[in-house]
Amino acid sequence: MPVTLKELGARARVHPSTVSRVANNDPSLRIAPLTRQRIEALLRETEYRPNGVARGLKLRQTLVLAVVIPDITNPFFAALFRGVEDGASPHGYNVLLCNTDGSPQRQRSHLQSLHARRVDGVILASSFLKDPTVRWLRHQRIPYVLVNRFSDEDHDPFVGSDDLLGARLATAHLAELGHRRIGHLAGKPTVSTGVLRRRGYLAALTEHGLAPDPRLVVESGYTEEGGARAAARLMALDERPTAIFAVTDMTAVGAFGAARRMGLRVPEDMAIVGYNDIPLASRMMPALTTVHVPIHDFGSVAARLLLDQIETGEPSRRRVIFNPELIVRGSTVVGAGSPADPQAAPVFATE
Amino acid sequence: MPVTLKELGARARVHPSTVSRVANNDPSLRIAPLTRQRIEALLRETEYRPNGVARGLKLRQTLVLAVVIPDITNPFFAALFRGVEDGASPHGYNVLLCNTDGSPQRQRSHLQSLHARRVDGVILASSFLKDPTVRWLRHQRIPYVLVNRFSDEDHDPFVGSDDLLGARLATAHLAELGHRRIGHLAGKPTVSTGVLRRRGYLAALTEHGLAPDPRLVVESGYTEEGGARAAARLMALDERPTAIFAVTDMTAVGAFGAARRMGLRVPEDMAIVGYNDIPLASRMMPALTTVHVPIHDFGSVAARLLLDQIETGEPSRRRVIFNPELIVRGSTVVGAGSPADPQAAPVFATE
DNA sequence: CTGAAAGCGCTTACAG
DNA sequence: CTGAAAGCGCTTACAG
Repeated sequence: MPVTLKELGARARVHPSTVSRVANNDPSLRIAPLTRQRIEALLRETEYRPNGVARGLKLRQTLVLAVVIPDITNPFFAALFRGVEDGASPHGYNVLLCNTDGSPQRQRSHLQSLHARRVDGVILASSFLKDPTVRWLRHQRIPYVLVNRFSDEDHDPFVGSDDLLGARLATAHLAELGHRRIGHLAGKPTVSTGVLRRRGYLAALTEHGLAPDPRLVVESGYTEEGGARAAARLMALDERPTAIFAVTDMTAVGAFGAARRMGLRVPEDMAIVGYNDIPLASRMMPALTTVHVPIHDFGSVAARLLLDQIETGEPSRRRVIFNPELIVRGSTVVGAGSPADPQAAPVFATE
Repeated sequence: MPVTLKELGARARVHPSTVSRVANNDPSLRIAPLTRQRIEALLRETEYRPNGVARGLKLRQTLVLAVVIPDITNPFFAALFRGVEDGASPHGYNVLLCNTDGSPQRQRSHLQSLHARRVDGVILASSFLKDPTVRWLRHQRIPYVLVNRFSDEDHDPFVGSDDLLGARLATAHLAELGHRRIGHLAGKPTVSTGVLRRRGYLAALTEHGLAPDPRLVVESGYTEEGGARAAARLMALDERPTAIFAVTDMTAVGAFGAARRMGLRVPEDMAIVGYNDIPLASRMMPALTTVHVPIHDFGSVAARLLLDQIETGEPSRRRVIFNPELIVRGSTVVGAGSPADPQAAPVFATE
């Protein structure tokens, strides 16, 4: 059992509260220098560290944040989490990680558990449009920040990219390469990224004088498997598209696999663009043209927005929207970018 | 502010302790049925959930575990974490994630912070041989389990693979393909996986009548960058090796890049074997021959060993060692395995 | 059978 | 200036 203030007080022959004041460097404390020295020596000798649970109960702050995401094995969320930890850890916070696998039920039950634990704040990267869980967070006055996906356009603190613009850039790139039939692997209509990236795709088509064709839009969700299935459907069309904009890099990876199995070459027979620029994107063969967003910054900025709210005690509606940037690689232009370029390739840390 | 037992007691006109007993379904509680109903209705109406911090202080258990790893953006650790969460979450635990970037100082400071928070247990995947932090965990009687790397062969509960065997399988495979000069990208001498995999490599050479050549062993650490650098050194030798066994998949990925830059074809000019079988391995071009270990199971089994200790209150020395399995793919045998085979490829979850 | 009290370990406003 | 007390919200052994 770790040492307590009570024991320390007994050993130093002072009241526990005095030990507490010395340990916390209370500036209003006047105390005989010798006594102070005695206590400080004891503190050092026993490596005293206050019980965080007791402290949390008294101070009503746990110094714990939580990150709620669909799945940490998706590299997008791993990078996002690192951003959060790197932003929060220097301020003394530890971070809980909760995977929902995209299930609203699991999201809900995680949030309730986090609330019962009195985490100081939540970063939510798995929210839906009009998400009742988000309303619940607001109602409970739990500090939170949404990342990547928003729930209500104007009501929540949010960090993400301009999905509409990013999708337009991606689709315009394909149109400018001369593609007339451009397919879209679409996200879900219940998720902001799904809606906005689809809208951006349609806008770019119109801007380039291309008539939208409903058959060219297939819902893929956000998984590699879903991407493969949806891409296979596009590729089986009588007049199949010559290019695809995929709602995320992982669905684009699925489309790669589908193309290979159908004997289509990328980019010659089928150009493919993704979204996010996860580490995998730059080292595929051919490397994936995609919309780059600063994933790590999403996390660290979200952490800062959250800590601001915690410190001020005021909820926030600040929105930080990063500009997406198109990265042209070999999946749309033969020879563009260099696969696994040592400069471009991300450095992975130690096993 | 969430509702407390005190308020609930006042509203139901009973003592707070009675509310607590009803909420916790205390079997020894005898109470008038009507009173019970009134309290239960109140509990439901207010969605009462006990304050976990207060509960933790009283019960001396926080229902929080921590996972300490080098870096979650390494897919190996992401899969490991999922295993832990999947194993612990059904038992009511939440899991803190701490990245050390391989720094003993950061590891130390994370552990101290976790101890101050009174986490119920720690899963440590970043330990060193004779790690003072591990000794400290033992000394503080904090329940813990080491994963993947051990610290003292016989003293710690541990989950991992038979690194010696795995390295022998990998190296024997290369020898049996006819390679006479086989290089090794070695881990660190301070890490169990580094030591054992190097030893397995040497053992396999001897078993196949090949004389170990010190110039063919280059320390790479565990990063892609380190792997690229070390591989470049091997490839620049006068009598360069025709095959390489890399201590992990990430270092093997680095070796791929180095080979490409030096104009060497894989596997024709340079066969490469990795270790771990991370998701990336099966979808590289060519796909990576590697030693498969059940990463997710590492995590879930470690969680179970940890929960066992927490429940019994007894420290454990149980060791669970999985059998590694060689997966032959295109990086050693032309055409072997199928890159991005839809069956073999892991499914990534929703964005 | 139920209520009241003690106590988990801490911090801080208050009294002496 | 320092000590003693209250109180954060809970659980449970104990007394009535």
